[in-house]
Amino acid sequence: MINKLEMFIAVAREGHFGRAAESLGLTQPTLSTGIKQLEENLGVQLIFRGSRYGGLTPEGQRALVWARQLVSDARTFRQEMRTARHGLSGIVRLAVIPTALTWAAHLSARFSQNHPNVRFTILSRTSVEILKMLENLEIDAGLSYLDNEPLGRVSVAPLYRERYTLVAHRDSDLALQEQVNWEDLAGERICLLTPDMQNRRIINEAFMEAGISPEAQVESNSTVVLAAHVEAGGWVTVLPHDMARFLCAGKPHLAIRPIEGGGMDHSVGLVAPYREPHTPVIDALIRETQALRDARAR
Amino acid sequence: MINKLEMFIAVAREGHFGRAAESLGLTQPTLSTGIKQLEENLGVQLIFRGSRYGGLTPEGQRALVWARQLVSDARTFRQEMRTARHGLSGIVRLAVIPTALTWAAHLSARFSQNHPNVRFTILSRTSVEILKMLENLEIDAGLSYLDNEPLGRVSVAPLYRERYTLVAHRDSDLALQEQVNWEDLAGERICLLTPDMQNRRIINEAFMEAGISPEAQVESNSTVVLAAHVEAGGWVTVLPHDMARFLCAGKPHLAIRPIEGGGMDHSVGLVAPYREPHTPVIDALIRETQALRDARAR
DNA sequence: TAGGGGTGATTGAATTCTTCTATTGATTGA
DNA sequence: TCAATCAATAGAAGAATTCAATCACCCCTA
Repeated sequence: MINKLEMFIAVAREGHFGRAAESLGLTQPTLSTGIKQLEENLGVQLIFRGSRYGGLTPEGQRALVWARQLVSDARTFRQEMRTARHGLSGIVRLAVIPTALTWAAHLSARFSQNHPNVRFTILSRTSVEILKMLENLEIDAGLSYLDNEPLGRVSVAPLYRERYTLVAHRDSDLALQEQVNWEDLAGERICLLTPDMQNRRIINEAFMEAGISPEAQVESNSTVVLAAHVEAGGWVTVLPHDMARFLCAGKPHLAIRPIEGGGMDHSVGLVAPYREPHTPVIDALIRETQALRDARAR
Repeated sequence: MINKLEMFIAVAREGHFGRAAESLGLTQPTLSTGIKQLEENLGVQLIFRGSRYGGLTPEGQRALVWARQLVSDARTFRQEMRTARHGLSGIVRLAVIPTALTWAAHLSARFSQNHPNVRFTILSRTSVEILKMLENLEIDAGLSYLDNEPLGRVSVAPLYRERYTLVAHRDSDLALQEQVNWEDLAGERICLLTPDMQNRRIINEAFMEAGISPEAQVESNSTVVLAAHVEAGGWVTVLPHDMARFLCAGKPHLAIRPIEGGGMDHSVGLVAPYREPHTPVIDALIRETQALRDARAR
């Protein structure tokens, strides 16, 4: 039953029998019959399909909610039982927005010290993707924006608030200013994250509020690319403070300046599936996140 | 997985492998290996057992909670899917305190009119048993006291408040009084429900408050027995109003008198496992219960 | 209209799981 | 010590799952 539900979730996620099967390490016929059996077992058609995937039936939509709950509970159950044996162990799958990757490192480092048997898989993803992956049980938790995005049924633990920082070449005009405002960025050759990232949308908003509309000449989904461009010369970028500090360390050509003004106040933190009670691992993650915030807030 | 969990729940409930197997329609070896596989699968021992059942391990206690949740969700899921096909159908298992049996009849009658494909199994049980059966998923809902008993995680829908009524032979002294108080029952030959029933405990409390301590000469777990004794002559009993009316209808020898005084105010209603969302059947049951209360409250 | 790529269903054989009957081994009570 | 009780184990029959291979269908293009 549970494994059939996992098949169903995979098909709903991939929208494709073959890929869903692959993602589960099964062959396509196995998955095909699995879905068919599930449908027969429940007595309802879950998936429209002629010669190809045609989306979920209304009953399928409803079933997907239950399937997620059951599969998620079953996993949590298993994990809790394993914890009873080995203490915290296993793999934590974490998806993180690019600008929070340094914090992910702090978090996992701290966590690993206290729970050495837990391993991490950390993916860089957009905040939207993170929510989708949480829903599909592809990750155990995420580091993402806690506001703006419509968070579903999730538990959150705030970690820090973003402060935006200009990163520019040391010789540039902007780097010589003691204080930088959003307005000063008008006319600059700027490189930014791609627009599918919420960070970029936040920055766009800040530009709008400042009454300017600079066009990004270089877009990337990686902060490393942004910093590398600035170091190559001629470009500036905007990054959250910690990420800017991290990327500019040891690079004497780069200067960072806090950007004044702009009433932005975006909180970033841990996002995990809502459940009562949490898995032991998620519980520990939430505690470590809070501890990390407190340690940094000193 | 799910069926193994059902086995586990059954063993925890019965405290005996053989009986648990029987209750599931399996043989004892099947259940034995099922439990073993579950333990291997989870990697923890769930049940102490040498040559016989020895209770749950601490991990087993915890696992039982998860098992109940998972099995319950799986059933709800199936039921909801079936409802999508056939509308409300299937069997509703209801356990009811003896004094509320007439209300159970009203409820199921009303329900059946609106949902003719639903069948009922109605058991007479004590309020304690009802809670236990709810926990063990042996029933879908109960009619029981909503106060006093420590209700766990359940949804409730109040139905009525008990008013206590004296049932006596028409020729008895008490039947001649226009008004009866608890005190008047001192010295009567009285028959009551057995002390494991909450109704009996409530009545005992009323006696205490009234400063009397009549001893029940006949005890039964059936209200029919009580009424029959009163009709046979020489006994009186105390029953909730509706039950008294029902049992005395067409019996000219029996008289009923409301008992005045006694600040008792015990609410009876539907008790169902707490879940978000409810099964369609439970949802409908709650609605019908409310409708029935409103209809009677006119 | 014939062919090709892509997609899910079907088939049949090998494997694994499940369940049963029969029995054993251990413990308890008389 | 003997009989009864209870759970575990063995072995066989049956059911299920899985996979490779293939089919059937649809859509697109030439």
